[in-house]
Amino acid sequence: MKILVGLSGGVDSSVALCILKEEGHEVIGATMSIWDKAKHLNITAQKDACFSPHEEEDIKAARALCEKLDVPYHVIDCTKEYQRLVLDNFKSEYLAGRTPNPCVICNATIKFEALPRSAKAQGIAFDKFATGHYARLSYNENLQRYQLRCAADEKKDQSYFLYRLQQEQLSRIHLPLGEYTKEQVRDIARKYNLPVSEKPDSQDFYTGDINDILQTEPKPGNFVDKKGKVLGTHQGIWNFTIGQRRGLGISADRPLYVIGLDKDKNEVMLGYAEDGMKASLSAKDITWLSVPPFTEEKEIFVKLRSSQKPVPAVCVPNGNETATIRFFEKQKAVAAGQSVVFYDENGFVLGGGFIKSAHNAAD
RNA sequence: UGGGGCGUCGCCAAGUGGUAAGGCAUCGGCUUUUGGUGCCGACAUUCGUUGGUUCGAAUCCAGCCGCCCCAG
Repeated sequence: MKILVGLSGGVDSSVALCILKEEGHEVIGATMSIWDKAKHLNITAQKDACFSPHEEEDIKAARALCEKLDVPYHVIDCTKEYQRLVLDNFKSEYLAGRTPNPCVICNATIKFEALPRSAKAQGIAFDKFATGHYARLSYNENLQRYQLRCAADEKKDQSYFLYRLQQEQLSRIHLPLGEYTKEQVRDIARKYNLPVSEKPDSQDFYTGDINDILQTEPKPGNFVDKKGKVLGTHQGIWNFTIGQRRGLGISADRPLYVIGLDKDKNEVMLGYAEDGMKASLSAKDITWLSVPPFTEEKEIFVKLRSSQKPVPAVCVPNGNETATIRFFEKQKAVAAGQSVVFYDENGFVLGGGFIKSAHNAAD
């Protein structure tokens, strides 16, 4: 099979390429370019990140890998799409008092969409598109659906970031690392003597100040407690997210967390940990993945953030791609704009949506 | 300028003669392909100030400075 492999310059995608080549596939390397040099001249983010001015170093690493393995390599320019679909959304969400998750959007619209599409348009032929994501993809004959499941390595599972992929996209995708553990992947990297074999894991979206991306003027407003008492001033609600503790600069007898963002009043509401616990949430723009859309309420497991162990909840579909999710136990830091991803007891990704609002009561 | 009270890290606050708790904030690290959370570590040679008593004071005494309250 001819497989286009999305390379980030890191360990995982490099090993994915090696594995597929070893399996006898005809592989092609490709890296998406998302940093628009012309637009972001004055931004300086120091450390490595997904969206970073040091993108060229990653491209250099990916290119070197392909040369070493004698594999064709291409850089696919996705800067326009990335600006329009990821960065513009990132900005409007933050300014609206919500907390976006750029990775979720990027995967569904850029990495697994614009990248392979542009590659094809450039005349690069391939049957499947592969990445180094930790998640398992399979096809269920009975349901006639592609199904996404959490990775074998629970610690590295990235299925949360992939829940918005559609059946048509999944049909063209291959995820070779789903059954591997991170340690195994590193071992393979060492076996192939890859220069990235010891490269650190984590990758932030952006390591600089997000105001670099938002490019907006400070808008001072008040920190208030839940009774409305003014506790201090902030420089813009987009600098905060529900559940945030650090960087508030306000002392109290116990730690304070952001428990609310009011765009109209331009206020950031603070409270104790227990004040931020939520019993339910409303989700919108729900997409379904491993199963057809729910028509009645069901018990499921949900993740409110990637690194969370799925927690039991009830999903009540409300039609029109919305649903109410009721937790069995109250959850912290339920932030509008973030995603709620549905799982079953076996770790299959059922679907998910964007958190529209969180509620203290169970409805 | 009569009476009373108070002044310990950026904030709150223990400590009332034996050589400065704790919480919050802040900073650093770890964790993490969003935001964030969590965890670990750092953080007052000094107790408004000047003198005195004492082997020894943030703790006792006196003056001064500052703040608060009640009377006026």
